[in-house]
Amino acid sequence: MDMDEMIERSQAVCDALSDDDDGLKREVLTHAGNRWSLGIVHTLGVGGRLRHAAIARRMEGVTQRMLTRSLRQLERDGLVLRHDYVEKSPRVEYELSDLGKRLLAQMIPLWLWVVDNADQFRQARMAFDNAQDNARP
Amino acid sequence: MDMDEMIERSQAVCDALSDDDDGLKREVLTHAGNRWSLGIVHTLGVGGRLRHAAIARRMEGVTQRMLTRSLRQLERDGLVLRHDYVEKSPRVEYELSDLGKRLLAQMIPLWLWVVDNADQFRQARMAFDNAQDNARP
DNA sequence: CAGTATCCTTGCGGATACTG
DNA sequence: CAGTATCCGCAAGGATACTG
Repeated sequence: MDMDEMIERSQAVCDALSDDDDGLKREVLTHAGNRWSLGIVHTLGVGGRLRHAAIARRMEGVTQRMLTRSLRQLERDGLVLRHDYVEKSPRVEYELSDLGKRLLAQMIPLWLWVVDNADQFRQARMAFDNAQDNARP
Repeated sequence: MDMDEMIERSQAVCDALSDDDDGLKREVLTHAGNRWSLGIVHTLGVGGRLRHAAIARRMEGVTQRMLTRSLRQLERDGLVLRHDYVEKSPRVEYELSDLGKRLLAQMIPLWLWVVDNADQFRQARMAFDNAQDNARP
C-alpha cells in the first residue's frame, strides 16, 4: 500500500465515521497518550500475567494511585483483564486481553519507528529552538 | 512477523533505550494524544499545503489559539513545515514534512484498526460500566 | 497487598479581546 | 490574515496517609 492509496483509504474511512466513532478513535488515542498506559500494555505483553506490585516494580516511577487508575482505564477499554482471587490476603492479577494483545501488536511497529527516527526528531527540535533563540534575543 | 517475535524485538529495543530515547518516544506519543495534532496531520496529508485559515475551516471546532499552538508543536517536532511569504498582508502556509508524511503513514493503519474494532471497545466499556453499577448500587 | 481518600500543582484546552 | 495576550475551568498526574 503506497502513501496516496493509504491517504485515500483513510479519507474514505474518516468521512464515513459517525460522531461516535470519531469520538471513540480520539479517546483511544488520547488514552494511548497517557503517561503510563502504553508502558503497562508493554509490560504485560512482555511479562504475561502479573500482580499489581509486580507491575509497579517493573515500571520505575509509577505511583500506586496512577497504576490503579491506569489499570482501571485499560480494563474499561477492554485491553486488560483483571483476575481477583478473592482471598483474605489480597491477590489480584492482570493480563492483556486479546484486544490488548492486538493493540500492542499495532503499537510496537510505531514505537520502533519513533526510536528509529529519534535523531530526526531531535535534530528538528534543535533547529527549531535555535531559530527561536535567534528571532528573540 | 508474529506476536512473540514482535514482542521480543520491542523488548530488545526498549532495553537498549537511553533515558533520552525513552523520553522522546513518550513525548511523541503524548503529542499524538493531544486534541488536535493528529487531526491536523491528517488534514495536511489529505489537503497538501494549506493556509492557517484553510486548516481551521476543515477542522470544525478548533480555536485560533489551539491551532497555532498545535502547529508550533508539530513544527518543533519536525512533522510540519511552515512557509512564511513575508508579505504585508500575512500569508503563511503549512505542509507535512517528509517525517510528518511518514508518521501519518504509521498512524493510518492504527486508525483503521481502531475503527475496525470500535464495536469491541464499546462492548467492553458497556460490560465494565454495568459491572460497576452492580457492584455499587 | 491492593487499593481509597485527600490535597496539591501543573498544563491542556477554551473564550475573548487585541495587533501588525 | 495570522497571529499574541489574558483569563479561566477542569482534569491529569503526583505526594502522602490511611484501610480491609
